[in-house]
Amino acid sequence: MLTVSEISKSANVTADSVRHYVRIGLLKPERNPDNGYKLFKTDDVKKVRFIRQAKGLGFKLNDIKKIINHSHKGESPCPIVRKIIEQHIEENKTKLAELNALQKRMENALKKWQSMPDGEPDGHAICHLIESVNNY
Amino acid sequence: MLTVSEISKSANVTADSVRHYVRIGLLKPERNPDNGYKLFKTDDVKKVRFIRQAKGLGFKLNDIKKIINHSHKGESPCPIVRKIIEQHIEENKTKLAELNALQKRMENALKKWQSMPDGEPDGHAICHLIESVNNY
DNA sequence: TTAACACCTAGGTGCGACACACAGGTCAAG
DNA sequence: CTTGACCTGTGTGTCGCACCTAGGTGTTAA
Ligand SMILES: [Zn+2]
Ligand SMILES: [Zn+2]
Ligand SMILES: [Zn+2]
Ligand SMILES: [Zn+2]
Repeated sequence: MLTVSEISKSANVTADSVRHYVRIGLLKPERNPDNGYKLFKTDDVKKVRFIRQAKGLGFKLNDIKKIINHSHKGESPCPIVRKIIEQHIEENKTKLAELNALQKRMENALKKWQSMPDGEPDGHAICHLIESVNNY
Repeated sequence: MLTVSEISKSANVTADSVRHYVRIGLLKPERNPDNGYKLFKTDDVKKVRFIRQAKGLGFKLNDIKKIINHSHKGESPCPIVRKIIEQHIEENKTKLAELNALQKRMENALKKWQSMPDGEPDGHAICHLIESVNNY
């Protein structure tokens, strides 16, 4: 049986992450009746490693919870795993497009501002730099 | 004097956004003593439009609060505006690199999984698909 | 008059994945 | 016995809203 700090070192994550996984129900350690400390099984180390592996592939903790639950019930989680990653690929495309567009807006603004002097507040504008930029 | 819904329509944002800006201190409406309703000045419409403009350039509400405070004190916010956007440009570069790497990991995984069958839970793995992927 | 109805309000909570803070417990060394 | 390093569980903060609840407002129709 492992304490929080022991499992966190074994799985190479922070103790806070382990506590977080407990709080959201991904891990369900027993408790030491003497002091209330969490007590993990050695198999939980594998579980935490699985969580990190899945997170590295873009799975959210909520996704991972579903996957583990499926597996726990004896059902294959593979179909939803494929489905979820396909969704994430699409979502990530959208996010990338947005961030690329934002990057261009920011760079264009900074470039434009190079030829503009700092303005002093004059009561009818908050910042002329920002207000000078075309809306999107 | 404008109510929440009136200012939200004028500035083309949701009423919840307006309430949020009030909660974090970006807007400080008066109150109708009869019913406690928020009452905005017509100038607040410009302020909300400024907020949206700044947000479109990647400024966080906290940044915007500082900018408005500077302007309110009669100091030019322009220097910090330039500084903040430069930081955001750098941060966004990092984030874009991360998301591009994630996208590749996800696409590689999905491709690899095309030639792998769904697995049934067998007690020593949660999902073979996920576990088969190389760690980063 | 009053009842129905659409629309509005303020303030509380939820989201995601932790990091940090806090008050206190544990354990070995001196 | 005390000091100190290290550990614990739980509460709160992050960000930008969206959603919910319980109730108020205002116009209309019976
Ligand atoms: Zn699987
Ligand atoms: Zn001016
Ligand atoms: Zn400025
Ligand atoms: Zn197997």
